[in-house]
Order: sequence, then structure tokens, then C-alpha cells
Amino acid sequence: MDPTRSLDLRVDRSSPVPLYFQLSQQLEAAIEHGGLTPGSLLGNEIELAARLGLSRPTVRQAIQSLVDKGLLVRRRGVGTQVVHSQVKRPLELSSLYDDLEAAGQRPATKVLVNTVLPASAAVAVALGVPEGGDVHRVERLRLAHGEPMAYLVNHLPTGLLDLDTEQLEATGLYRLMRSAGITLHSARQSIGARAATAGEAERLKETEGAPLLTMQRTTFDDTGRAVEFGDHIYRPTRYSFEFQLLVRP
Amino acid sequence: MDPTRSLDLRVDRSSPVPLYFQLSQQLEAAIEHGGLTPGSLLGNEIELAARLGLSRPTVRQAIQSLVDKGLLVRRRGVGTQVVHSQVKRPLELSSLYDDLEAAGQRPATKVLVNTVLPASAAVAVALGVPEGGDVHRVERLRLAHGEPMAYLVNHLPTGLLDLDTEQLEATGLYRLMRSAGITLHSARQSIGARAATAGEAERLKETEGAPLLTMQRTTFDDTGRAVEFGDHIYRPTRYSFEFQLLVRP
DNA sequence: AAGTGGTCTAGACCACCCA
DNA sequence: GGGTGGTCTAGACCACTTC
Repeated sequence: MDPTRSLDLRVDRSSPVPLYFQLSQQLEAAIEHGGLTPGSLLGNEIELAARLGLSRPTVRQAIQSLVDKGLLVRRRGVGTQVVHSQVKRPLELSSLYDDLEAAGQRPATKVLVNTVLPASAAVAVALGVPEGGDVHRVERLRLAHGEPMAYLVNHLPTGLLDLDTEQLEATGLYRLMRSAGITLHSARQSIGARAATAGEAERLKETEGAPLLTMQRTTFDDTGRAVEFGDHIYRPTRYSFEFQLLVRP
Repeated sequence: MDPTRSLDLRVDRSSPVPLYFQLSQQLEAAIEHGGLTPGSLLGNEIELAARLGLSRPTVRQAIQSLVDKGLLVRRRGVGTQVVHSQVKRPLELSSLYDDLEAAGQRPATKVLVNTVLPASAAVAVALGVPEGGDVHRVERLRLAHGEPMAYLVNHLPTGLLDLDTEQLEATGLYRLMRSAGITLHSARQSIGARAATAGEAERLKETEGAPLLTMQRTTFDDTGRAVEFGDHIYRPTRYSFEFQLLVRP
């Protein structure tokens, strides 16, 4: 019992890293690497706090962060248990570029359009800018192994970001935004499907009428400004949306 | 400044509802109803705590829960701000039934198959049960306004739940599971698209080759057991997946 | 320099679960 | 009844932002 006993947990009080974070990282690593097996009960919080020389609230904060990630479950009167695996990561604001890179696909991007033009009505509504005002428009073709995977149309407000075509081909849009100091906060997404038009079919090497996976997304920064509106189509034989959801308690 | 001053916040110490929760509910209601407008800065935590007769950690817990919901943003050295709207709810483990009901569509369900049979290899892997062992299989057609919207195939382990056909037609599977005492914890989803087969087209009143939206989902309870595996197809002209994502800080 | 949130402590009592 | 997590207090010091 109390598998944390054999874990060599320790905190460094001279580190600038918060104590609760040091602890949660070590517990997460132990869960990842098998030191804490699924289903096992952690020892109680008070004893754990005493062993580490921490206060109980600090230990609770560490444990709570792992509960929020779905790695641990607490039951009153019972204890804290490691979730029976299969749970990996909750959904993040995913970037196709990052997804492909994580899958070892070495994505390539062709920037087809990179311009500034007047906002259409739909774009103006999505971004919260005046209709007819200037917005960036970027059209990109994303390829993996030389095969087209997705056709990405994005609109962005002007003045937020330099949209350099070379950078757009070297990385993803989200990384560009983050490195420009934009703090992404939330996004509203809609995923659907429809038949390819003749033009879409040609760009994606599909046939007219072939099923396409579609996504529309508006992304907001932490002040609530819309910073990006995307209208994307994917070849469903090459791409699907995979994600993990946590039920909020 | 400090718009919380005009808000008539109060807590009831005789209530069994936690104080931090009482406070977070009142703040959330104020955000919802316009008492706290987007962008406005809440007064500082210490003063708020003093005004309510609470300790600072309790007030922080209330505020933190709204930060987790994406309604507030904290900035060190600055203060706590109401997010500029447009943010509504983060993604939840959605039930098609609930989604339709929320949209005022009064969904109808036809149970086409409700049986127990040996698990196929794919079902066995998804549910973590032995191949060839007994599992429930449920096939349902979901309709709105008399039009078919989705064809739902679900497999469940036996022994968890009574699957009564009448109840399945009156409500959603998730509600049945919850009322059977199952605590849903997480789900792994995959959303894609493909062309309809002849059989699928007939069931959904589409034509062969028409684009379909597909979802596969495995749902886990809080012990990590797989409690449900679903393989669903949707008519993309009638249904799309809409959701809000929060970026984890 | 002043004000904010971020972290941390050392206690306390309660509600719930299980034997 | 004994042990668990859930809630709560009244302080303290620090890091960061803004002026």
C-alpha cells in the first residue's frame, strides 16, 4: 500500500519552480513510467505532505492538477487512485502542422495566396471587424509525403502579426501567433462534411463529389479578440480528428 | 471601478453549498446577465474576501473555477478580467440526444437492434473484453422532425446496465448510464468522413456515395473501464459537431 | 513604490465511505 | 469508528505589472 513510498519524491525549495508543480510533475512522470500503476491508491494527503515537508494545501494543489488532467480520481472516504490508463491527453487547440509533425510526417506547406483584402460579410462577423475593412487572407495547401492533405483558408485581422510567406511555409500559423506574443485562449469549432466541388477536387487530387471533412474555426486571444478565422477542408482518407474528452465533474 | 461592488454578493453560511461555489455561481450569473461586462476588472481578491467575510483562499477558489471555465482571465500585477464574451461553454461529452433536445428538436429514436452477441475483434479491443465474449449491441436510428439524422451503433459490456428498448427510445444512452450509477470520466473520439454505402444510404435517405460524417467513440468511467463503444454516422446536411475549446495555460 | 495575483503554511471541522 | 477527501481560516512572503 501507498505506492508513493517507493518513489523517491523530493522537492527543491531553492528552485523557482513552485513546489506543487514540482510534485505534480514527479507524480505524472511516475504514472507515465509505471512507478504508479493504474488503479493503485496513493497514500493519504496528510501523510504525503508530512513526508515531503509540505503543507496539505500544497500537496492538494499538486494532486488536483493531475485530477484536472484526468490522470487521477479522488473519492471521498476512499482515497486517490490512478486512472486505469487509456486516458492520454485532453483535447488541445490542435494545429494540423503540429499534428502531422507529431505523427512523424514532416508536413510541407504551399502558400497559394497571402494578401490583404476587404473583409466579406462572413469574415467580418467572425472576426468582429467592419465589413469591407482590411483583413489578411491566406490560402495554403498542406501536404504530407507529397500528397495533398488539406486546403486551408484563413483570415486574420491586420496589425496583429507579420504574415511572412516563408515563415508560413516553415511552420504553422499558431506557432507564428504565439511567437508574436499572442496568448491564445479559446476557439469555437465546427466540424462537418460535404461533397467536393470541381475546384476543390482538383486542388486535393480528389474527384468531384468526393466526401470532404470540413472545419471552421474562430480563435480568440485572452482578451476575447478574434485573432483568426479558418475555413479548412481535409481529405478524409488522409486525416481525421482524434481527441480525448474529459467529463467535468 | 470594481464592478463587483454593485452586485449584492452574499453567501449563506447555513447552506450546505460550499461558500466558494455560492460565490462562483453568483459571479457566473452576473457575467451571464450583464452585471459584469466583458473586459471589466474585478476588484482585488483580498478586498472582495473582506467584503463577503470570507478568507482569500476561498475567494480564490471561486475565481479559479471561473478561470477554468474560460469566463475570467487573471493577470499577475494587473487583476482579474471578464473575458470578452463570445466564449460560451467548453466542450462536453456530448450526447446527440441532448444536443437535439437543446436545439428544441424533440428527437425521436428507433431502436433497430438490441441484442447480446459475441464481441468482434474490433469491439473486444475497444472495450477491453475477450474476443467472442458477450457484449450488448444496440443499433438506433435518430430522427428529428421525422427525418433521419444519424445511424448509431453501440457496443457495451454486459452486466453494467439494463438496456431496455423502451427507455432507449425515450432518452439517450448517456442518461441511461448515468442513472445506472456509472460515472463517466473521459472519452476518446475520432471524427471523420466517408462516402455512404448503399445500405447506409437507404437507412438515412441519402444516395449511395453521398458524404457522411462519422464518429467513433470509446467512453470510460472513472475507474478506467471502457463502458461504451460507439460507431456513428451522421447526415452532414443535418448535423455537424460544434464545440468550444479552451487552451490550457 | 504601490498594487495585483501566485504561492505557501499550520492548523481546523465536516461529509462520506467502509469495515 | 477510523480514515479519507472537501472545505475553510488568517495570516505570510514573493513575482510581476504599472506608474
